[in-house]
Order: sequence, then C-alpha cells, then structure tokens
Amino acid sequence: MPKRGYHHGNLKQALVDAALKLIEAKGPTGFTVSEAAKQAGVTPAAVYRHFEGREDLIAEAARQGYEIFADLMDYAYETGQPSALASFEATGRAYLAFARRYPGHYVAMFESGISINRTPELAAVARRAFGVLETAAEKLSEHIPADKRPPPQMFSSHIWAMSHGVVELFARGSPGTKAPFPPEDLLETGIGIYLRGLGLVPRDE
Amino acid sequence: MPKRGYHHGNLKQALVDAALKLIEAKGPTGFTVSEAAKQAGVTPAAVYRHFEGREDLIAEAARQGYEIFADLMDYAYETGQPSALASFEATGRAYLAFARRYPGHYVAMFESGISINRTPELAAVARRAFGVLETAAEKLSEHIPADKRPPPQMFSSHIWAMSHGVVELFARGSPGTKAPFPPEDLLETGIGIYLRGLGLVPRDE
DNA sequence: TGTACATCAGTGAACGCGCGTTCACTGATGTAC
DNA sequence: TGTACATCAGTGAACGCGCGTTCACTGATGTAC
Repeated sequence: MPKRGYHHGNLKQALVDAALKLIEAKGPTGFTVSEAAKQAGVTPAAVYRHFEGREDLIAEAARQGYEIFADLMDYAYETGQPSALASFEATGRAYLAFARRYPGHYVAMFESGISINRTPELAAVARRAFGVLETAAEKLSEHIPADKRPPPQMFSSHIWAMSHGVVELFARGSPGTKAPFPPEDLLETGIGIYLRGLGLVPRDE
Repeated sequence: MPKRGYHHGNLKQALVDAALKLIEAKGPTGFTVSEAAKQAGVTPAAVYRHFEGREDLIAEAARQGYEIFADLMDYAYETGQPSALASFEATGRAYLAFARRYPGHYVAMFESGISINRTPELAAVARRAFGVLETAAEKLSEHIPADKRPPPQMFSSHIWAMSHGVVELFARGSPGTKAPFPPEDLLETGIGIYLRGLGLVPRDE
C-alpha cells in the first residue's frame, strides 16, 4: 500500500473504490457513506473533504464507469473495423462484457437513479459512450438497401435494448430468474437473428 | 368511500394501493410503511395487523401485479389465436402495455429486489405469467424448418429481453435518457425485424 | 328486542437504530526565510 | 541546515431525523342467550 501524500495517500479514489465494492455487493440502496469510509480506513466525516455528499460520491463512481465503458466501446468498434457489421456486433457484445467485468460501475450507472445530466462532465462522457454505438449503426445502415433502410438510431436502440434486457434479466442475479442459456450465447444469437432480419447476414449460418 | 366492515372496511387492500402509488412515485426505495399507513388514513402500527412487515407488503403488491400480468398475457395470447405468429407478437406487446398501465406493480415486481421465490404463491403466479410467453414460443417454433430451429426457450428469452430493455431504457424516465422513438414503435419494429430474421415473416412489409 | 360478553382492528406512545451531515479541533506535511 | 508559520486532510463527538417495529390499550363490531 503506497502511503504517500498527506495522510492517506489518495483517499478520494479509495472512497470511490470502496463505494464500488459496496454497491456491487449490496446494491445502490445498501451502500452507505459511513461504511465506505470505514472500508477506506477513515472517519465518515473525512468523506466531506472530497465529496459534497453521498450522491456526489455515487456520481463520481458512475462517471468513472462511463469513462471505462466509452473506452471499451471505442476499442470494440476499432476491433471490428473495417467491417461495419463486425464493428456493430462487437459494440453489442461490449455492453455485456462491461456489465460483467465492472458490476459496481454498471450498477452505479444504470441502477442507482443517478441522472446522466447531473453534471456536464457526466453528460459528456455518457454521450461519448452512446455515440460509438450510434456511429456503428450509421455505418452499418449504409449497407442496407436505401429503400428499406430504417433510421440508424432505431436499430442501435434495438440492439441496446436487447443487450440491456439480457444483462438485467439473465446476467445479474435477477429476482429468482435463472438463465436458461449463457447470457453471452443469448445475446450472440439474438443479435445474429436480428441482423439476418435486417438482411445483413445470409440465411444460413 | 364504502366504510363497511369493522373500522376501515378493507385496510389490507387500501395499504397495497397506497404502497403501489408510493412505489410508482418515489421508487421502491422511497416507499415507507409509515407513509403508506398515513395515506390509508391509519397509524403505522395498524399495518402489522395485516402484514408481517415492510417486505411482506411489497411482496403482496408484486403478487397482485403478477396476477394482472398473467391475465394480460393470457388475453393477448388468445387474441392472436389461431395464428401462432400473431399470438407471439401480442404477448411481446403485452409486456410493454403492462409496464405502462401498471407502473407501480411493474416496479414492485421487477425493480424492488423482491425474490420471485419469496412465497410459493408468488412463484406460482410468476411461473404462470412467463409460461404463456414460453407456450407462444413453442407453438411458433413449429413453423420454423426443423433443421434450423433454435430452442423455443431461446427466442422467448430474446423477445423478453428486448421488451424489458425497451421498457427500462425508453419507456420509463430512465437516467436522463430521452426516447428517440415511441417505445411502442421501437418494440413493434424490433420484434418485426427479429421475426423476419427467424424466417417467419416475408422480406417485404 | 335487549343485555353481556368476546373478538380483534386500529391507537398512541415509545424504542433502538443507523443514517447523512456539521463543527471545532489537531497534527502531519509543505513552504518561506 | 534550521526554525516559524500556513495549510488542510482527517478526527471525534454530536446533531436531528425518520425509519421499522413493539406493546399494552381501547372501543367498535359481531354473537350468544
């Protein structure tokens, strides 16, 4: 443990990390300022040297999550290039991968009730993340016959909805629901069938 | 206001109704026993004549929601008969319709953290609701060429995921997200494209 | 029809609890001379 | 290099609050005779 700096070293980040662990373990409701402070080895009052309050701490955790998420989406998009189809599919998969690898961030972002418009920085980074998906959809849409081409924003919404639904219902320990199939497979096949419906993938495997 | 019966008439249901309104307005976290009691015109202690505690009240609200939900799914299924395709589509739409018309119930069921296995009755009615969707998927699957037929449970999961995603992301006042299209249209087109991908709907409109 | 009694839905006061937040403070660290 | 001072991260005690829950009670309703 590096103990440089004043007293703690980097308490601000330590508090965010503690909050993420707690949110992951107990949900956004179960998370308390006092417990986060305790886990960082510090008095609850110390939190207020770095954050305006409870909400502010959660918002910072969410912001960091969007940052990671946006980077992941960017990377997935690039991985699929130069194929518009591969890029699009990869961004869809990235959503699930993110939820799996960063569950604390995911909950802070999507289940804590924090508004995306809470601060300009939060809004900006969220827009960056979703922008990648929309760009992928636009590029993909160019491969669809112009007369039967739905708005790109529409099928990026479809894919986002399916990804979100798979995560919420089957990848997280949802209310007594047991996954009938591995979520990754479910999403993979779901996106596959959908893209075939768009006429972007041939009928056979 | 019918004031029959002992003192209140039907306090148990009045408490459930108050809870539903509060959950709808403030989320499952914002709901408190005291406020539900107050809204029913009764002391907080009176709640314990009818429920074991806070959780029990929410569970009853969820149970009633599943009951309505299952009936709605049944009705939607019957409406589509004898066409397997129409029945399947109708059950997908019913999910969104339910979330819209009974937002309090919806939140109690899917966002309150109540486990489906809390009581046998709750588990039973939930199974009834989801069973309709699975039956519809099985019937539909018979129309797909046997060699290229995914398991019915798989595409009922896909549709459920898409419906759930559309509701969570676009139909409810999600974290700063504004719907790019009416959720009903989004779901309609999404299911349509998906079914075309399954080879169940011809390529043109 | 009238009286005595049992039932039990709802009362009102109180409890212990843990929360988020505040405040005057302390003492380690960084800086000026 | 050494001393005096300013800074400010973290302390510890305390606060007010509203929560869920309990308990002995009361008084309206239903029932037996």
